[in-house]
Amino acid sequence: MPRPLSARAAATRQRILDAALAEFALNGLAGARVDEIAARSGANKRMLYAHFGSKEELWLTVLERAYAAKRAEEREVDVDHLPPAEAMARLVRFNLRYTAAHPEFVALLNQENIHRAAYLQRSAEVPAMYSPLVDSLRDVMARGAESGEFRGDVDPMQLYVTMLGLGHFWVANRHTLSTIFGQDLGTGAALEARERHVVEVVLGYLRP
Amino acid sequence: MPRPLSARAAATRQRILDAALAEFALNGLAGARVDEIAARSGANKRMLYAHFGSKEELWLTVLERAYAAKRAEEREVDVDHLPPAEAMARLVRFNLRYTAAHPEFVALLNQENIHRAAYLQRSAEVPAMYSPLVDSLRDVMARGAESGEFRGDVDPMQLYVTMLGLGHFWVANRHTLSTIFGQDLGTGAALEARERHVVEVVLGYLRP
Amino acid sequence: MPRPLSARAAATRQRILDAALAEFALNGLAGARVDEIAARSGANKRMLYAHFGSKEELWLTVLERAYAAKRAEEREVDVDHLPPAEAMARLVRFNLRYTAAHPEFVALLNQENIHRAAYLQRSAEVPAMYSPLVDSLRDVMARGAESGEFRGDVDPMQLYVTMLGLGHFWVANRHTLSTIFGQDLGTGAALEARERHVVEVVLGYLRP
Amino acid sequence: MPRPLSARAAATRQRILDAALAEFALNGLAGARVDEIAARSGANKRMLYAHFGSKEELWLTVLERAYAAKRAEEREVDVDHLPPAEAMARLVRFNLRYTAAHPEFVALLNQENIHRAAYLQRSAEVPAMYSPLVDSLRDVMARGAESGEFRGDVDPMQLYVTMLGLGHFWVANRHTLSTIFGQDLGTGAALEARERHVVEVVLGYLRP
DNA sequence: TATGAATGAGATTTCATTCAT
DNA sequence: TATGAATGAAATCTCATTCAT
Repeated sequence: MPRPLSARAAATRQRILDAALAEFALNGLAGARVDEIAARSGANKRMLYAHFGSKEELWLTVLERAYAAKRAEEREVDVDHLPPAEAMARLVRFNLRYTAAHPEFVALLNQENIHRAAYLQRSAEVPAMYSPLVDSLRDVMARGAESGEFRGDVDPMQLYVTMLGLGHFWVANRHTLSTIFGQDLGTGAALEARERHVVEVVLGYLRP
Repeated sequence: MPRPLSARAAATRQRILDAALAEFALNGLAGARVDEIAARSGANKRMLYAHFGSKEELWLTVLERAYAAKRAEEREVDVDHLPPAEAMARLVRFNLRYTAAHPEFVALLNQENIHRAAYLQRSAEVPAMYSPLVDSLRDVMARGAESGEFRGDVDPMQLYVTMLGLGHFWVANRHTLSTIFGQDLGTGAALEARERHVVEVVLGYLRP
Repeated sequence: MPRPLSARAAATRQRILDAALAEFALNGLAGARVDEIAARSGANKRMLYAHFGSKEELWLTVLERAYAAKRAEEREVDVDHLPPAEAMARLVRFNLRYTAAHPEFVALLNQENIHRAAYLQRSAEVPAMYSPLVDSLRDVMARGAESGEFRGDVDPMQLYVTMLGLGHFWVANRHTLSTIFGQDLGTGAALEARERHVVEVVLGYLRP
Repeated sequence: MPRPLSARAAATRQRILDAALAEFALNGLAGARVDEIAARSGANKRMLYAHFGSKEELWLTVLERAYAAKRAEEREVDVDHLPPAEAMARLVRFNLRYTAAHPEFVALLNQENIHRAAYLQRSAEVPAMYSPLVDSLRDVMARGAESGEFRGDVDPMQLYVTMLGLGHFWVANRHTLSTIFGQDLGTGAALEARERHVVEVVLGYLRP
């Protein structure tokens, strides 16, 4: 446990992390420039190295923070009191919206997968940071199956991946898809259309 | 129209492209090393620049070829004679298997999206390279709707993106997912399980 | 307005400029080697790029400084109090001596003209850096014409170019001229002979 | 003495030389590209090397030809039958016009002087290729001195250099001078104005 | 003689990292 | 803690020249 930082140092650290998130999301790990991060953060390179040691450590820290931020928001999603279908719709919608609102998280994940999760595997935090969504999902599905509203043969992990994928792919590949289809998928209307579709897919699939 | 290359030049060009595909998929555009590509290809840097002009042009060419290769395989998929449900299952399976068999294509796409499709937009070829899968999908859905086997309110483009996403996300993020879930998603068994799931999702959703 | 450099940075910058002037004068823009400039300057290549951005920007800066240096010396030439003929002789002599003492300036000019003044045209400084010699020349000629010592039909700009050319050509082409004529024009005696001649040419011409 | 070339080979050689002259004049020795010369000439690089051995040998050949071409035109200038002043004016005009009409010759000279005449010194031909203008000049001056039209104290070599310089500097530096003075010295009118001036300077100086 | 492809040495430029203050 | 300057390794790219046909 490092000794607590002064408020000033903590602020510097935070600014560097914010700048790094933006730069990494924009250009990837290899493409990101340490100079640019330092400049954007208003700090300087020496500080960056004092706080994080290397570009790669900084990357890992940024990645951990991105996961933690998502987990924190997931924790706010409360569906226990809702009927199963509505609960499931809410989970699906949350995921799509979060993904659409945080394309930088998507970009980080894609980059990290290019590196075969090499940095994530070194993380002490992330693997322990179980996604609350998985529990919610499992619970909703159990309630739905019990009430007869949902089919009973669903693997929660597969459905979780599906739920993520339906939003993630659309967000992650919105630029190439926009180019191929010749229409802008970055608009609010496009997001709403996608939202309706993914909710229908999941609920349609879950019908018994 | 460039003049035709000699057999020797074409072979060199091909070797460079193959090496570049591997290196780009492994390390991304910024992370890829021109030296490494030249060494792998058995050619030398000078030839790489003679044929492609710059690392970025080479990237674009590799990307175009990857799209072309996928489109070529898609053209082989023949589902016209099959009943709609079976035809749809085959399309979904093809897509997952192709994606799983070509993680380098997934990696290229992810990288290209980091660059906001900047290179793809400069491509004269790719946007014109319409995916045969879209036509097949549209046709199968029409047949299914007519026969009453499928629901009739489906946007083919959304379903196409969904179909891609169900496989792509799983392949693209298999490293982070494996790390998070603590199980190896790269095995044949894992692929088969995913295959069963995605077919069920799509066919389940399409029930009227 | 760039912020002021530290004394250390300014010294490094100066050493690079000095080394660059020598290297550019010796080998031209294309022929100059960035490695050589860095080595001569005692700095390293990285600093060269930090200060100047590119070889071409460095060239432009060197060129601007060379013009500025000449203009600065010109400002020291004071002929207002001298009788016209003597004043004119002094201007002509100054110009020849400066040119002979600064063959590197001549070399830069020749190079820049090969590039059709492409860099000079991008300079904000140089075109605004009016030559004090032109004013001196104009003034002396007016005084001479008034007193009847000089003819009155002379275009000052043409005479200025003539004055420059009489020295510049001799210095710029001293190597080919030496080779053709089989005698060394680089000696002090040769310079003195040339000096007598050019003064005679200009004063001879100016007789009414 | 190399054996005579076939007509076809001689034509190829000629095309290469023409292309090289243009490229060298445009970009200097270091800046010229062998590829470009080969492409411009319609030949290919192998031919260039077969004929000339190296870029530097090609440079020397181009330089020798440029000198030879000037000497050939000088030989056509016939002033023996003209009165001295008119003869001198014609020599001066010829020189300015030739220089203005052949800026590529000026560019070659400047480049060669950057190399301290290193290539010219290796030439067997050029130093032996005495300029006919020098003889004409000497003769005209002698006639003028004898008749009392010209002063008698003029060093012909100095005057020769002066005559060359009055035109050469103006042509060689027309780009920087145009930039500095903010007017285009490349026009026909500018050339005529310069012509009047240089004739006046020389004849004015030569008055007894 | 002619040609397209290939090459190796070396050029310019970039970048993560460390030093000196 | 903070900062501007400096560095060396390595990246991309270029070019005169030679090879293979």
